Amino acid sequence: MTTSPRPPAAPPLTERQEARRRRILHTAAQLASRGGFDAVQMREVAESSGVALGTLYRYFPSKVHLLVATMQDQLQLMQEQLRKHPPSAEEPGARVTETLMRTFRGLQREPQLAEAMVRALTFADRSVSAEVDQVSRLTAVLITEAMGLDHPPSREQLAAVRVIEHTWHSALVTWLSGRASIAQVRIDLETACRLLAE
Amino acid sequence: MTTSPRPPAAPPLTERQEARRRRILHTAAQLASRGGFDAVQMREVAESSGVALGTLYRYFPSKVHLLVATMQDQLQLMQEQLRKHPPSAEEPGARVTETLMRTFRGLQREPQLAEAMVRALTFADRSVSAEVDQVSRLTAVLITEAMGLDHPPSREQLAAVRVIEHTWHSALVTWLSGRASIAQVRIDLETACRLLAE
DNA sequence: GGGTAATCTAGAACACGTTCCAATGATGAA
DNA sequence: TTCATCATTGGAACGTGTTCTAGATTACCC
Repeated sequence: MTTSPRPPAAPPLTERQEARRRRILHTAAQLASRGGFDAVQMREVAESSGVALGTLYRYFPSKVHLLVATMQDQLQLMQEQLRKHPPSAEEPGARVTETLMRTFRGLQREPQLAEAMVRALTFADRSVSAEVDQVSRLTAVLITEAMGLDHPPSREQLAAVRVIEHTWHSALVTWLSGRASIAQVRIDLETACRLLAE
Repeated sequence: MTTSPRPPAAPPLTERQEARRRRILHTAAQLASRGGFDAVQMREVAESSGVALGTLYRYFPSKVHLLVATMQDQLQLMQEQLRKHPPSAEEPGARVTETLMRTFRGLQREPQLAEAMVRALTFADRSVSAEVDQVSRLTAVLITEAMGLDHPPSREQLAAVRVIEHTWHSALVTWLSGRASIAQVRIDLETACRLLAE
C-alpha cells in the first residue's frame, strides 16, 4: 500500500528501462489489437517483449495496470491529433460531439484494442484508481479543449463535462458489448452535449 | 454458440431446480456482501449451495452471468420498494434524482455486494449481453416510472433517460472505485436530470 | 414398474493471473 | 577497481475460473 512502485515520486528510469517499458506497452497494444482483453496474456507479453515475467510485474503490477497504461498512451496520441486538427463546428456542444465521434472512429479502427482497454478500465479496482483517474482527467481535458472557449468554463459547463464524460464512457461500453450502434452512440453524445448549450 | 442453455425458450424448471437456482443466487449475494467480487468463488458458491460445481455452471455459465443475475434480482426488489413508496417531488427531473439517490443509498448499505454486481456488469463481454441488456431495460423502466408522467414520454425525454442511465451507471463505477463522493454523484445525477426539464 | 434420456455429483484436469525464489547481471559509491 | 545494492532472469508454484469425465440419480413416458 505505502510503496507503490511506479507513479508517485517515480525514480527516473534509465534508458534501458525506458526502452523496456516502451517495448512492453507496444507488445500489449499489439496483442490487444488481435484478440482483445483475453489475448493479452502476461506470459506472452513478457516473452514477446524479451523480458522476464517478474520484470513485467515490476513495471506493471497487474494486467489491468498494463492495459490502463496502454489507454493513457493511446489517449495522448489522440490528443495530439486533435490539437493538430481541431473540430470545425461553431457551438461548443457540436464541437464536443464532433471531437468525441472522431475519437470513436479512431477506436473503431482497432476495436479489439478498444475492447481490451475499456474492459481493463471498468474492471479496475481501487488499487488502480490513481491511474484510472489520470485517464479520466485526460478525457476531461480533451472535452474541455474541444469546446474551444476563450474564457474558463462556467460551473454549469464543468458539471456538463462530467456528465458528457460519463455518457462517453458508458456508451463506449455498450457499443463494445454490441448493445448499441454507432448511430445510437452519436445520439446519446448529442443529447448529453445539449447540456452545454445554456 | 447455438445452444445457449438458459435464456432462449427456457424449458420450465422443476420445483427442485427452481429451489437450487434460488439457493445459488442467495449464496452468491451472501458471499458478495462479505468480500465483494473476489469473494464470490465458484467452488464456494457451489459448496455452500449444496450443489456440484458442474451444476452451478449449468445454471450460470460463468461467474459474471451469476453476478449479473444477482443484479437483476436486486433491481427487481428495489423496483418493488419504489412502487410502494414513489418519490415525493413534483418535477420529473427531481423525481428521478430522488429515486436514483434512494437506490444509491440502498446500494450503500451493502457496498461489497454493489461492487461485485457492478464489476460483473461492466466486465461482461458479448456472451452476457442479453442479460446485461435486461438489467439496462429494468433500469430504464425504473427511471421512466420515477418521472411520474400521465402520458408517454416524448422523444427528447427518452433520449434524456438514456443519458441519465449512462450517468447513473458510470457514476456508480467511479463511486465504487473511490474516485467520487456521494455528493459528487448526486450533483452528476442532478446535472443529467436537467435534460428532462424542457 | 421398466426403460430411457436428461440431470446431478464428485473430483480431476487445465488455463492463466500472480507470487516467489535462487542465481546472475548492472549500477553507483568509496 | 571493489563492493554493495538493486534489477533482471528463468522457472517453479499457487489460486481460482472453467472444462471434462464417469458414474449415480431423477424425471418422464409407456
